[in-house]
Amino acid sequence: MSNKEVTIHDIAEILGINSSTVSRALNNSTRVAKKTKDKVFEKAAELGYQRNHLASNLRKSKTFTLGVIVPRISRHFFSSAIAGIEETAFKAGYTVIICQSLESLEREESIINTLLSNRVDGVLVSISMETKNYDHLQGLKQRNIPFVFFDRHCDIANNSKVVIDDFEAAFNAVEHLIAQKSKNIAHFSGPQNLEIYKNRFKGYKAALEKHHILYREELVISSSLMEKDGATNVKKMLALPYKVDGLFCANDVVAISAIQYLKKLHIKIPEDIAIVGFSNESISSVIEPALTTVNQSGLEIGVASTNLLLDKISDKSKQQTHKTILVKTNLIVRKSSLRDSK
Amino acid sequence: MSNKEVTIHDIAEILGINSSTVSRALNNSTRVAKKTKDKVFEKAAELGYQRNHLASNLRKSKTFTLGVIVPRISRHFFSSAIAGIEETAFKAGYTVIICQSLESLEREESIINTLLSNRVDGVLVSISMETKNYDHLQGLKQRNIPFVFFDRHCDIANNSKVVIDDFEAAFNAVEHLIAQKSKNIAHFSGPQNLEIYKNRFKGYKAALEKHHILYREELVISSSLMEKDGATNVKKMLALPYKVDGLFCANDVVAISAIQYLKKLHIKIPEDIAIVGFSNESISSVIEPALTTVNQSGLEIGVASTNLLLDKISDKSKQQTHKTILVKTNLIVRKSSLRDSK
DNA sequence: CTGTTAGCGCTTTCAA
DNA sequence: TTGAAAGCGCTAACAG
Repeated sequence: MSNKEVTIHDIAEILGINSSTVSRALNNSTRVAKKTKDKVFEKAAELGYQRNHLASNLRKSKTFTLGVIVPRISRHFFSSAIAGIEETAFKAGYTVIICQSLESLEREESIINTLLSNRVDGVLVSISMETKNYDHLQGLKQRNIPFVFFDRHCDIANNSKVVIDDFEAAFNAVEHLIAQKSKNIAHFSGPQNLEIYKNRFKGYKAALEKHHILYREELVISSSLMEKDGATNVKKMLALPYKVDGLFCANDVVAISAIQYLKKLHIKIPEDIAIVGFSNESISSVIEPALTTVNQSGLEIGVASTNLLLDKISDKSKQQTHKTILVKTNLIVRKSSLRDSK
Repeated sequence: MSNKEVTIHDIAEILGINSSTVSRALNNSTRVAKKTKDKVFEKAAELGYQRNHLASNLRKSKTFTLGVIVPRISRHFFSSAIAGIEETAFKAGYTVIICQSLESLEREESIINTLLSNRVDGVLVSISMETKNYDHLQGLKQRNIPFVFFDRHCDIANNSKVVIDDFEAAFNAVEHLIAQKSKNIAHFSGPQNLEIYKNRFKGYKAALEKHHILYREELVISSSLMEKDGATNVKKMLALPYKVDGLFCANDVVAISAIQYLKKLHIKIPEDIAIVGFSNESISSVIEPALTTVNQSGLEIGVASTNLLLDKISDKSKQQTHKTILVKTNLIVRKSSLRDSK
């Protein structure tokens, strides 16, 4: 019932030494005798001492806490990114506060306030689709709290980010469709305030150009890439006065829901229409063998962005250097996603 | 560059009052004049004051932090549970430390230590498959830190948990197969140290009994229900000297990988074999229309278990009462998962 | 190598 | 209704 936690003072008193010596010992300072250190560790273990991080952090005015903002935890890409973040942070002695913006700018702002009052040492953020105004992020900057974007970023000045090479990935994806003899290639595109969707669009366009295929505006169908958009987009696509035989989707959610809808209409994939989309290998192979995917590893991006952030945190004194890490991707092509070319 | 955070002392000094008055005002104490309160709030807003939770929590020896232990963040069930937990905790002013055991007992133990030294106010835990020894959980109990199990639990005395009604769910699932004229119904089962898999097994058995179908031990194939187990289990099942025409899977991962493998062998679902498995509706409808699913809502369980935990935290003074919340499920049957009964 | 001392920012008695 | 003062548990100067 009596639940006093053991403190360094308790240990000090029992051992007849000063609490600061205990503190030093526990922190493995070189300025303490091996013998004392041993005694301290032994006693600490015996009493079941656990450092009180609150007190320690208050003193050091450092929280060893990172904030993470994602649109939605349950999206597979983000949950695997979080797994990578958590893993990397944990190893470095950091804990992580995870928040979801649910694609709302308002929530994103309120989250940043919460993170500020939790005195996080740094922030990882993948911005919401709604975010077109970046004042709240400037707030972080003013308070000198390092942050890095991962995946979804925006083009405010001087920031660090970890993103996949969207332009190249999209370019390769569309070339893959062209190699499969697609002539009229549609693109289910996302909000153009997000750099990633902008770049995916640019890659799409560039691939068409390279192969002297006419770019047609009406083939680019924009949406917020949710599950509901699959069917809607497909309808728009089928309403075009010519036959679309290739489709490049800017994310997995819309790709999969589009495929479901196409199947319902008995449109054959990839015979009638070949499809390539961004996705996580692990999930897409299970979900939809007919989908060629740009392999998008959340885990890898999570790890890389956390490492970058931790670097920035320990580098705070120096002039901040801003880095962009481009994660390269590759296409996962399954047999079932290939047209018979006989 | 100078980054002194604003403190209550700063506000006090400017206003020519004492910092404890500021503290009381900011905490909306009744024992402070309305006029002073207004002045304080105004000044606080003006200076961009943000309460330092570290200091506040140290003083109150409360962290407003919950620990969450799940086997793997990126599993959809858990990521949606986390979404629910995060949401509920956030609203109540709590933050959440999320840790993954990766199905390892050793990691689970070390996580508990980390959570202890972070002085979490409570813990939500879904135990790993490897966990057969509960000493580390007893440690929480000794320190008087409330915890509740969600989904995966074990039968140590006096604990609270939020779980779906596994027995009933399994029973209904198997009855559904029987209604579809399955005679030889296999069960891909999980580790029997976990109550949920035990209960799912019991439900399976009970449904067979009710319908006077002989229970055969060899139809129950146990594994750790990973992706790799799908194919292995199917092979074992096909090696039986009679034809299996129904399959009840204890989780979605194994169900989906089994389905993929069956398809590869050109075995038809549900014509040759009808399948039902536990899963999340949202994902399974997209993934595998041939799968009838026991709808398992992570979000709902996350919310319920967090509420229960928060109750326990504020009730700490009273005798702890231990509660089991049973979340009811329903079957999601899609047309494509039904045998033609003509 | 060890002890003394001060204080991180806040809350909370106890007095006034 | 407000102020003074103590202290949560730890770390970091500084002195010895």
